Amino acid sequence: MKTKSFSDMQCSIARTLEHVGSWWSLLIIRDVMMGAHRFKHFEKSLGIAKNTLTTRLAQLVEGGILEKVPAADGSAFDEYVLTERGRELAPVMIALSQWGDKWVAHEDGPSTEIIDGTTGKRLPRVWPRRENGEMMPLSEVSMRKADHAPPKNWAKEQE
Amino acid sequence: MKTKSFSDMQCSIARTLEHVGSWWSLLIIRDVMMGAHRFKHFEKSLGIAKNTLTTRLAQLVEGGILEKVPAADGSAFDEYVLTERGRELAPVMIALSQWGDKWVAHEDGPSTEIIDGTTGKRLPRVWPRRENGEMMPLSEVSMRKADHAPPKNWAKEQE
DNA sequence: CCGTATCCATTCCGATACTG
DNA sequence: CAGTATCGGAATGGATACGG
Repeated sequence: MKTKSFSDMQCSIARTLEHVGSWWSLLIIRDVMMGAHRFKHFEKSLGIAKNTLTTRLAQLVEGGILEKVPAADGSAFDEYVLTERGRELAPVMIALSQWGDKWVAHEDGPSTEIIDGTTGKRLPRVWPRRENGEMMPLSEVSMRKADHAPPKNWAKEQE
Repeated sequence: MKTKSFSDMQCSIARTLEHVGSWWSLLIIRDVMMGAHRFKHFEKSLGIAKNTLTTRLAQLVEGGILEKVPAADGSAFDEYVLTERGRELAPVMIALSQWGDKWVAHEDGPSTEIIDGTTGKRLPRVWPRRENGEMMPLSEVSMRKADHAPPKNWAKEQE
């Protein structure tokens, strides 16, 4: 993302990474998804330096992930809200969160809950699924180069 | 991830980010998921410096994402394969890839396909779903602090 | 309150040369 | 082939002071 740009890579993963920019970006997006919209809030919540925060916010705005809008409460200052592009990062954020919950959870338990607002219950895992909505085993998921004929299975081992 | 460690944060997203380490890590994981297992392959595929690659691989092994196993083809050198932990990063990788395909695709189209190995068709989007497997609108997904009572909806705006 | 401007420390990364 | 050792440059991020 720095000396060598990922944006000229064709891979969508690399391009997304380029776009998102840095770990701070993801944490800011997380905060916005949880209802934070103000510079002050990010600064306090993340313990990030002002200038760094400024840079990251500007990059997210430039990348069309966030946008500045007039404050809802009538404050003279703008607020940062997610664009549609930004909101659609939710699957990424949820997947990161759920992986962390399962594999590297804090001893006090996870601090963030992701729930279905209509039922109040925790969301099932974000996971590859078939057309009918059924979860599939990872062994049946295949990533391959688009122009290569032979599908290559990965995650062959199952547990 | 550097001067200030994310691992003491309680948030699972931050903890996952800490664990994965850097963008290079994600791209290495992508390559492994696509069937690459050797130092040489990563080096050529990513255009990464040897020492950097060494560092990233060691970190991924230490973090339990990858492990070194004797080469399947009888080569004297070990290969890098995903652990279960590592394989379960698939939802994250797929979500990143699909977001990139939709929002920042390369003009020549995406270079990576993610398909159902049993049908050969592209996977539906990795997306938050209800218990019955039905996709839900992001407006109904709520992220909140675990110890806070009032669920806070985000992504209120719809289009 | 929301930044901007400096300055500085740390880290990351690439290039290169070298080893088993 | 798969690293290790060393170097230098670039980017990141923190601290602080200042301005609108």
